[in-house]
This record gives sequence, structure tokens and C-alpha cells, in this order.
Amino acid sequence: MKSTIPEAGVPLTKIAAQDGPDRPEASLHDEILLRLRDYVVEGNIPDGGRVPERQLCELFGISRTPLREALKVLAAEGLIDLLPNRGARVRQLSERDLGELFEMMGGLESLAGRLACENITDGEIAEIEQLHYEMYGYYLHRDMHNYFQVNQRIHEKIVSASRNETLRATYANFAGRVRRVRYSANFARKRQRWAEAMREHEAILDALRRRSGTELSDILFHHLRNKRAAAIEHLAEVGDGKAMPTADNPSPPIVNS
Amino acid sequence: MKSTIPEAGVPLTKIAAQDGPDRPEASLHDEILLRLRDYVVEGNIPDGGRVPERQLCELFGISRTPLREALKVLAAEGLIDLLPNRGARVRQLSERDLGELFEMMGGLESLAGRLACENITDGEIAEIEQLHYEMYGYYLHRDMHNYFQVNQRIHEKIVSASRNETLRATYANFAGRVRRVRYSANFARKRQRWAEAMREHEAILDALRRRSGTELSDILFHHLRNKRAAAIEHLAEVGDGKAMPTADNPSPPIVNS
DNA sequence: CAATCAAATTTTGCATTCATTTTCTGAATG
DNA sequence: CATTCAGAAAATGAATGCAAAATTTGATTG
Repeated sequence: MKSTIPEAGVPLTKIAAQDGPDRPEASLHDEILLRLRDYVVEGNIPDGGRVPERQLCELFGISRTPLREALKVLAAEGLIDLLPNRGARVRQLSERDLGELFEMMGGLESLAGRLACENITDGEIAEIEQLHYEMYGYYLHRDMHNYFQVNQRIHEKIVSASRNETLRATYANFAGRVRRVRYSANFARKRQRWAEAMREHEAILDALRRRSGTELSDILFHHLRNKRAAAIEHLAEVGDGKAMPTADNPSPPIVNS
Repeated sequence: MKSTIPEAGVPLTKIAAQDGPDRPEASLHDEILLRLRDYVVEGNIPDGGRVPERQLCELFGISRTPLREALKVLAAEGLIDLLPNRGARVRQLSERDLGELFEMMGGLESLAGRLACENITDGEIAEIEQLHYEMYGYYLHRDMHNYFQVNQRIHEKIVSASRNETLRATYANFAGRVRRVRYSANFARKRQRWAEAMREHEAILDALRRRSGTELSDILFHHLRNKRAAAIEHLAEVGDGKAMPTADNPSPPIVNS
């Protein structure tokens, strides 16, 4: 589909456009959009914190115009809030927001699973099996980090197997929004939930092998619902006594979207 | 040369400055975003046609800055394409794009149906029943226009009943992207498909009454898949004489029958 | 007469400027 | 001592300016 759709993982090299190597000239706006999105997603600004327009301009070595364009886009994506005449703030996800986002992810994965069963090749299934066993190994070794990585890749592979670029891009968008929370939730993952997730993944693989779309759709949905429960539970635990260092105003902004 | 006095052109009355202490007031950017989106969705620019930055500035009575910001957002939404140094063009949906979009809508409605069954009130079900019978009336009278309107409202109500704002917004986004095509497909709707759709809606209502999430999810998915097939089929028919890059291809006349 | 190419014009992308609005500062007030 | 309020400083939102790129135009050439 199109290149302007949210996408992550792109080389971000130069700062000020020197005469540099003849790189396929991405517009400054696109470049800034990618870098700014990463900057926010990676947590360089605290939850609800102000996005320092001026500083970022200096950091990126650009003027305010392209930066502000990027801000508008990020706001449309739901990553930040734009308060009229009051600048941009990193969107603070309420428990409810988080629940909604996980529901969305569940719905999208559910859809992806259904479509994947119709389109996936034997080779792709084999790849996923491979990843599955790899993940199982990490599970046995209690290697949370690698488990999480492989887990992500499995889900991405299923989404890709749906052969629907729009779906893939949309999924990536939502995944980006919850990435930070998922990371932190991941570290606190309870042993029990972990085992449960592992069993769910067995069922996923099984349904995929049999190419049972309806079944896979259902499993994935509930799988995400469980992830959601775990993440929210974690957020509640962590978020309880914790006030963000520089987040001065905890009052939830009124947002659309 | 450029004498776009702010006062010239359109009044730009601010949107509903609701009461309240400091209600976020619609900035010029937001206003322009809404108007430009409508402008594009309503078909004022032909498919694949250039978005005349300068003219739109005059039309809206603003400078290029807020307009360009809006263009970036619309590009992120997938409504237009931004070609580097070559301006914006209205995105031309390929058959494949359209298929993907309908699949997405199907997935989203499927999700909405599942969630709606968990959250919908008896009152809301009654409202949908009301709409359903209203729609049935239009069906019997072959009133395509009103049928379509009520149909949309039913689907929107189900989505709203999911109690997931993120989902609702996302659904609205995708619905916007295919709106033009759906309208035209709608007019060519075959009698047979129409009857089929009506039966599907009966099933939808039935599942909703019994609050059978899994079932409703499934029905909605296939319902959308059928809509998709109809739309694509229509596009193929119409799209054959596809070379019509004429200046203005306004939205098809909507005729009450 | 068609094809090609160079200058003129327009358009695009980004920086800069300007008018408001908000926020910060601090002193006066009760 | 807390509150409020005027003024200063900084930010935001939008317009304008400017260089580079693309498109158009017109002339030239084979």
C-alpha cells in the first residue's frame, strides 16, 4: 500500500542534511516522523510529559515546520495529544485506553488468523513452528527477553500471512502504541500467566496447522484478551503509588480519537 | 502576489465552542483537517487527481502551512498519497486495496459484534430492532437510498455498543476510506445480493438478541465479505472504462426512489 | 514536422517571521 | 502567609519568504 503509513524500524542516520551519500532522498518530514515516533515510543519523554518542540528542533537540527507536521500525524495516530495553544503531550494511556487497545489488537490478530488460515503456505507454517519451538526453549530457560522477542515475531508472521497490507500496517500502528506498556508488563509477567500463554500458543499452532480459521480467530482473540488482563493488572500494580518524575499534571487530558 | 487576506474567502466559523471552562477549541488546523477530508471523501477531486494546494488555500482562505499539515495527516490516514516534491494526489484504490479495506471493516465489525454482545443494553437492542424493521420497510419499497442510510446506522450502532472508542474511531476511519466506492456500489446493487443482505441482517439481529458473541462475530465477518464481493464486482464492471481522468467527477447524484 | 533541450514559470519543502496566547515571575494586597 | 494580578518571557499557531525541484513553454535541430 503506501509509504506514509506508520511503520517502524527504518534506518535513521543523518541529522542535518549534509551533502551526504546519495541516499534515496526521503523527505525531511518522513524522516522526522520516523525519528520522532521512535523517540516517543522508546520512552524518552515521560507519560503525559510535554513534548518540547523547541528542543526537538535543535536535537533534529530542523525548523519547527516539519516537526509540527510530524506532531500532527502522531496526534492522529494517537501517540500524543495536542492541546490547543498548549502544545503536545505524550499520551497517557488510562487503564481503559489500554483495555481498548488490547481489544483492538485482539480483534486484528483474530482477523489476521482467520485470513492467514486461508492464505498461509506450508513453508510459512513451518517457519512459525520453528519459531514456536525456539520460543518454547526460551520458556523452559526462563529467558523472558528472548521469549518476548520470538513471541512478537510469531504474531507478526501470522499477521503477515493474512496477505493484507492494510491490516499489517494497522496492526503495527496499534502495537506501537502499547509497546512501552507491554515491555514493562512483560518483565513482571507472572509465572502462571506465562505457562498459560505457552499453552495458548500451542493451540494457535495447532489451529494454524489445521487451517481452521474460525478456531484460530477465536484462540487469538482470547489470547490477546489474556495478555490484556495481564498488562492491565501490571499497570494497576505499578501505576498505583507511582507518580512520574516530571509529569506535572496527572489530570487526564480530554482527547478525541 | 498572494493576497490571501485572512478575511477573504470563507468565514471559518469556529466549531461548536461548547461551553465549559476551557474546552479544547477547534484550531484552524483541525477545522481544515475536517473540511479537507470531507472535500476529498465527497469526491471533489477525481481519483488519482492532484490536490491543488494553492487553490485549496484560497478556497479555505488560509495559508499553506495549516493546509499542508492537514495533508500530512490525510496521507497518514491513507486518503491521499504524498509524492516527494510532486505534491499530493487522491489515492486511487486498486481492487486489491478495496478488498483489503473491506476485510478490515469485516474484522472490525466482527470484533465490534463480539464486544457488543457483552456490553449492549436491552434498550440498544430495541433501537437496533427498530432500525431493522425500518430498513426492512425500505427494502420492501425498494428504497435503496434510505435502506443504505439505515443500514449504516445499524452497523454504527453495533460498533458503538462495543463500548470501545478506539474501535469506533478506527472503524469510522476505514468507513471513510471506502465511502465513495460503497456509494456507487450501492446503486448498482443487485436484487439478489440485496435479499441476501437482508437475510444476513436478520441473522445479525437474532444473534444480537441472544447475545451470542461468537456467532455474531462470524455473521458480521461474512456479511462484510459479501459486501466486499459486491463492491469489487461492481468496481470491476464500472472500472472497465477506467480512463476518465476528467477534471471533476463529483459524487454520484443521490436520488430518492 | 517530430523530437529534444534549455529557459521561464510554477510548485514544493522548509525556514523564518509575526501576532496571540499561555505560562512564568514577582510584587502588592488582604 | 497565601492569593491575586500585572507585566515579562516563552510557547504556540499561522503567514510569509526563499531556495530547490518539478513542470511547462518555446525555440532549435535533425
